[in-house]
Amino acid sequence: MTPNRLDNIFSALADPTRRAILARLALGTTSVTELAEPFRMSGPAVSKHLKVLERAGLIIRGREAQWRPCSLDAAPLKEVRDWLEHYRRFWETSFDRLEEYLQEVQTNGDSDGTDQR
Amino acid sequence: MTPNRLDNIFSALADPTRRAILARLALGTTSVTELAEPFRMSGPAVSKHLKVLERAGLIIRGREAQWRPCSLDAAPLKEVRDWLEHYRRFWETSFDRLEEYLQEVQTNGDSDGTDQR
DNA sequence: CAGTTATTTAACTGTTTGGTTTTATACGCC
DNA sequence: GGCGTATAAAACCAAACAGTTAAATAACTG
Repeated sequence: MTPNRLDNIFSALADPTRRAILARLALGTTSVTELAEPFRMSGPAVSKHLKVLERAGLIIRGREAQWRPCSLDAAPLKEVRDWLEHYRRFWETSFDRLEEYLQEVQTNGDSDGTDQR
Repeated sequence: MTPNRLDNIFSALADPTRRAILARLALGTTSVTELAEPFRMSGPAVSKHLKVLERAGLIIRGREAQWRPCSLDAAPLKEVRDWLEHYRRFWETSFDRLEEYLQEVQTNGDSDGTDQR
């Protein structure tokens, strides 16, 4: 059941530690131990988080002597942005307008999703 | 370990079935059975997915006789958009520019993330 | 080569997740 | 009240997840 790119990206982003790591990396490349420092968590735990981020394509790992520096790669976030864009009108439309619209639709048990906007 | 809003939103979005449900709901309110139809999956399974989406605030559930119609609520997506916005410059900046920048930073083992851009 | 440092892998554990089937609830209808 | 339909809840299960500690790997250093 091959999970697609968005699956990996979204689930990588679903963890606060990983988002914090990304925030940290937004300030610049760092080593694993340094990334681990702010979290009360073992090294291997952070290492695993990094692997998840790497699988999602959100970080790139280098080789600097015994360090494997991590750097942010925001390209996948662009994909997220594109996916989100699809729903933009739904949060831009005022709430009341939306609810009103929904009431209309639900009264005639619409099934093929004909969109009367 | 109370998961925060973004945790719930991102993990709700991390499943393809749930994203498909949202896409479906973007076309209009529907019943649970109708939502379930396109997926080869039991009713209760869909019901659980809906609960996840509801917990993330992405859907609103109504009461219409024995139906519990679902409708999209995109407000949480706005939060995601706002979070993403934080990283915008990273995907807008050309890749080469980013890597170049990272090399600079990593050569002086920067730890406090002083951002020289 | 032996020692130190940085990081990963392995093995294990408890919890969450995504699915199942079976049972319960809620409502409308006769 | 009893039946059919729509949905949720319960109980269960296997796989994935997030963490742990201990051992392995890789690179520099003396």
